[in-house]
Amino acid sequence: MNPVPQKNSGRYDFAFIEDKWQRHWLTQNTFKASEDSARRKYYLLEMFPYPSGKIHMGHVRNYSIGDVIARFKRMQGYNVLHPMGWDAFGLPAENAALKHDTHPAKWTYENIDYMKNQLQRMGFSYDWDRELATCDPEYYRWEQLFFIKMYEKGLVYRKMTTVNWCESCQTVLANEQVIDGQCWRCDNQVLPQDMHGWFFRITDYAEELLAECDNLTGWPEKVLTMQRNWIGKSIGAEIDFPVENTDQVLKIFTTRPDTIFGATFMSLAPEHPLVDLSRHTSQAEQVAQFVSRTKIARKQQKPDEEIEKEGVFIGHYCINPFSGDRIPIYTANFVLMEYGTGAVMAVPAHDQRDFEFARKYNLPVKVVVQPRDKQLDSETLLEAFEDTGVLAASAQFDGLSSAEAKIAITAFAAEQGFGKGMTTYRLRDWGISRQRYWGTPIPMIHCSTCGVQPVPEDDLPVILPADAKPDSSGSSPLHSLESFYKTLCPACGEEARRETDTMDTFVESSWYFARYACPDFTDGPLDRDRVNYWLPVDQYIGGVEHAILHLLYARFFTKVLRDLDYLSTDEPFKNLLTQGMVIKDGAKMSKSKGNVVDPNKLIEEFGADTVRLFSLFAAPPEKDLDWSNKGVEGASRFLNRVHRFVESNREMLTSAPDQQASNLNEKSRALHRKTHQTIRKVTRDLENDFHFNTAIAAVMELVNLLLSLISENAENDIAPAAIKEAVDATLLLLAPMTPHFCSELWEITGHEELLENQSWPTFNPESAKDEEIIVVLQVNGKVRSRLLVSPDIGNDELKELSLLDDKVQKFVGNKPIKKVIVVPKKLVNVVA
RNA sequence: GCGAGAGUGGCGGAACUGGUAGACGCACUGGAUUUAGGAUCCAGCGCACUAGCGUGCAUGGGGGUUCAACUCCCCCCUCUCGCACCA
Repeated sequence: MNPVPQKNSGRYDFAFIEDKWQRHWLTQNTFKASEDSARRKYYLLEMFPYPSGKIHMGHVRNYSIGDVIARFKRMQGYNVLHPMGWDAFGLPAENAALKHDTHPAKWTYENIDYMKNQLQRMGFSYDWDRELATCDPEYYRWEQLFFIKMYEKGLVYRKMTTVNWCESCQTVLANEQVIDGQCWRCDNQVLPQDMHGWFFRITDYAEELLAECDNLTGWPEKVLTMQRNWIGKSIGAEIDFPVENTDQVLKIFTTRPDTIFGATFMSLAPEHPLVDLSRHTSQAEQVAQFVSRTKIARKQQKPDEEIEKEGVFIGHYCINPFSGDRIPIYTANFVLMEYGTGAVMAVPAHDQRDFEFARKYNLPVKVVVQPRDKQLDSETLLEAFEDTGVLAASAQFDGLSSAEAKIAITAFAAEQGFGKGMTTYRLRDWGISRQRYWGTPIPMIHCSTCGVQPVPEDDLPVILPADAKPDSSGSSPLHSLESFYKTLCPACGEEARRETDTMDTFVESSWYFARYACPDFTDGPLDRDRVNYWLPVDQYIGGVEHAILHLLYARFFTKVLRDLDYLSTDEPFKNLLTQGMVIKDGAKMSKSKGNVVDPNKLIEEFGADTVRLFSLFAAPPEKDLDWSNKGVEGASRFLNRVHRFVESNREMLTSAPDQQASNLNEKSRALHRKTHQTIRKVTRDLENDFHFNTAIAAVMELVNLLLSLISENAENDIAPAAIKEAVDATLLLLAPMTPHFCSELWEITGHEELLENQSWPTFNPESAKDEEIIVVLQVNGKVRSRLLVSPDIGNDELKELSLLDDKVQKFVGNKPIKKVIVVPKKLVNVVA
């Protein structure tokens, strides 16, 4: 029987080395950040994790990318802030607590302990003194203060909305918890229910949030596009249509006021209040049926399903204030109450949806905008003409272009008092009420005499009671915990009820980046000087799944805090990097697919440096990373190769002079040159676009050259100084990526100063300059030969040499040479 | 349907403002060393034809601009992501 192979045989002892340096960094507080106005700051932030239990490969990748940048910037002399914390409130803790019969707080804090240890084992350079957890009252107390300040400023309000309600669980469900119209937990039918909830007036900031997108030049265009679409600004007009035989007015919003003469009916959302007008008409029964049928159908609708356009006449007409036309009012299933005014003027000739609806119900079609190249006929129209054109059948506006008509018609409506220019947004106010336990309590009190009252600032924080915990009913225990909800009204002193809803956890992550600047500050939420020194975040890194909500909310909060005078930046994140997913075997890692890779096992088998190296090497950060176990072995091999070389040349490296001799031999010069070229390449890759994969490839090339020169160098005639220079550069260039490994080898090779105190290496352009360059010779665009020449060669000489070249002559033959193109120092193309 | 991005060897991926396509790594093949190797070292490795020197052909497909196109322009196909009746 074979002996059990020795663990790590043939490999460097990464376990020892990594433990040694991690201990060192922790005890020396190496990465502690202090404010220093004399130094250039760099705030690097990765999206903090939800403490779900353990770190996954997505975290490993995200935080490896961030750590390289943090360490790189430190070496470049920046004062770097690189904090880490925990997005610690949220529903999973409640579910886990139920499942394991524990308390969400206990579960959360245990996870934090475990995951913190995992992050430390990866060697990430965080300033742990700034660690924060959002479920800590010392954190959320300030969020409650913000809430009250926002309330005082009119940025918080309470209103009734329709929510997804599960009767058996007695709770509100988020949209993503409703699966095919059923509760994710008990499979009961989810019903719409009207409930009170608290809202942040994010729409007040819609315009600024949109406009400022143009200044976010350090963000991916993709994310900005998503944000712009989400805000969804449209410019148009609001027009009043009086309803016949009533004193009611139907307000509509349109982006096409130029088509107003073509309106032949009206479409209301089923929820629109004026739908009730049908009640006293013969249509009453039909309308009521339609409305309830539509509401149910909507809830059961699959996300990508297109429903058939339907509607019913509500028994009333309104008058087009422009034309005096009498138009029937319908309610239709494709009109959304949430957008605009919930009512649409239907112009079948110029809107495809209205066109389909009109054809189905035999409603008139009236062309009022003619294209410039042909004449449309209302009778024979096959589809709506949605482009702009020239107005027709529009009274005094005939002959105007659509653009002119929009302005003229809007102005006319304003003049006559039945309309005005209006801008609407798709963005809705942010509903933050959650009927959950594990979240920040909303600091409000309901008094039957005084109404809603904010908790006085001196009474903050409203602590989430630890003696409650979720039970299987699904209902928040806060609703029934008397010691929590029973309180006194701050206005009249009478008995009152505390708000028992908690805040959406997106609120915590909307300002944590600011708190990192001063996590120990007790006099208020934010210490102005420190916050203003560090903010904005210079580089933010995280998954693209947060491209809309988290980033939009964080931007909103930053502007609110600015207006509340807590900080003075307009935007929180100057540069944004959205890293790709980690996939394996062509699919996202997931338990159900069975392709999950456990970081712990990888660290044990290969060490943290190898895991970091591979996750940086396999793909550029913004692209998806295809995980490959074989690839990890390759990364490990590379580090071992470097380690072996350094170990076996330790004495030479320790004693080699730092100064380069002036008369190096050819091979030494080649190594010296490659060293400087590599520094140049790696510096550029890291500075420009964080393309670590090509940076690492460049270092590998340097190492390959070094090893091949040594192995064929029996005479040992390569200058030790050149070798030392190459090894030092290798260690410095890899330091941000494989910090334990490089620190150890740096020490072994006799440096007295620690690697972590070294500056980023610089290259000498003279040293990096090639002695000889290859110039490609083409005949008629095809490569036929190559010339090895001095880099100082002139174009004339190059041309001359090319024409003398055997291969060139062979392929030119006796054809006349038409022209010769010379790209300096690169290429010659002979056209014959 | 709309919007954005991408398509390069067996695989992950390189290629600066149009100028040697395939860096680096993985896999694979042959060899060396070894009791053995899943360790290490050396060599090869886009495809086709060729004994070889070579010569064609190649960056999703088709056209175009150019001395020269992965790169620029037009059309088409496929995939990924986001939005999806937004009036």
